[in-house]
Amino acid sequence: MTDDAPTPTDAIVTIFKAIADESRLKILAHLSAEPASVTDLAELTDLRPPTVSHHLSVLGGAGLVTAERRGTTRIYSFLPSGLDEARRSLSEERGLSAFSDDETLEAWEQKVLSVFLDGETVVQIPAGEKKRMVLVRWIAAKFEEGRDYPEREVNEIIKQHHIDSAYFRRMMVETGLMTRANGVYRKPATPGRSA
Amino acid sequence: MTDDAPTPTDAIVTIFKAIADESRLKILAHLSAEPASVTDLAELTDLRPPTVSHHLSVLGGAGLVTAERRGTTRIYSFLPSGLDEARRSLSEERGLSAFSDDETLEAWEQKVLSVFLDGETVVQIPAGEKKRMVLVRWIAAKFEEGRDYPEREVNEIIKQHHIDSAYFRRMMVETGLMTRANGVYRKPATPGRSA
DNA sequence: AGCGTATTTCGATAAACATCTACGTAGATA
DNA sequence: TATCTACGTAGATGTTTATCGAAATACGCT
Repeated sequence: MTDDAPTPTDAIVTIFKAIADESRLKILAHLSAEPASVTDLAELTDLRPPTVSHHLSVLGGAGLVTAERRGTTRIYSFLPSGLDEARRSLSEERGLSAFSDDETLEAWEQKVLSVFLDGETVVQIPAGEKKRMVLVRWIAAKFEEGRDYPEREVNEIIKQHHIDSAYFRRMMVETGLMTRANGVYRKPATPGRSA
Repeated sequence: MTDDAPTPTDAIVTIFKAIADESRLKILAHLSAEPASVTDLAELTDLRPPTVSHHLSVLGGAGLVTAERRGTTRIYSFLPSGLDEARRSLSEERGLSAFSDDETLEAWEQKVLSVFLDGETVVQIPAGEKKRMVLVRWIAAKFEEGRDYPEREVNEIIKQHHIDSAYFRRMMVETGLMTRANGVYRKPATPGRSA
């Protein structure tokens, strides 16, 4: 599988690249006021028609404008819906996280595990928060979902991998990987981790 | 007045340029999940630390991240408020129009007038919609605001500048530059054209 | 058919940029 | 004090890109 497939991430980057230019922003501003031809925009923006044509091509590639033939001229119009995706990326809390490549992230986590694990034993707790969490999640994977564990059993399982059972027990509860009710621990069902 | 002052438009363009890069989007994604150091981000993004440092500098210049010294390392954090301006530019209906430079626009209108006017006479009606509207507005400027004009007088005034009084009369009414009630014409007060 | 106008395409150029390696700097620790 | 580690800076390099003039294309009009 090559990497030249147009991913949704690419689409967003294309849109941002398209509007990250002063000339194109001016063009979009004029078009958002009313449709216009290339020569109109050239005079409005103080650019030569070929330059405007190029910018309109970029904007069109990002899905931000459309063209309609009107005799020999072409009337370009602004497509507000083209910005929807960009808005979502900036607005949603989860919008940006779409760009963290799960592939390299998984590879990185494997690397962290290979460094701090010796077989099934945690040989050292990393200093970085992100790296620590990789270990905590690895420990949490040793538990079954939806099953009740008394604290004694939780400690036993953790101690198979590291001496400080209290640390990992606390981390799992703090981060929601484990829940505690009436002294009984339980690993909730994963909401939607694996795609 | 030179043009090297940091205008609000520049700030927006800077922000868009900052997020219009896949590596920086990945970095922002990780930072939006949790603060991280340069080396952490370097491993996560599969880039060398100097490259990450450069990107963080760009993001910092756009007001999207902050750094906090933690011993020898620096913990970078995502600044969600840095995206507020960008969101506004994309969301508001009037957001994009902020980029249309009124200065060059006025100059362009003067140029259009100089081409299609001979003194006080319209020598030709331009083909482009935008250019036509410049002429229509110029004609409309010959009327006083808030005064009643019978159709006969409207035609007289227009004919001082162009023969086809019906065309300009209709255009002015269609575009709201003039209102017609009971056969009487009136130019409403300008809502907020001149800054 | 032939001409004029609007647009795109082509080729060139100069600037911006992402990325790297090599080096410099500043805290922390022994 | 010496050393180690994390970070930034400087310089180099290859790529992208914004812009232009010149030429090609498409369309309408006479």
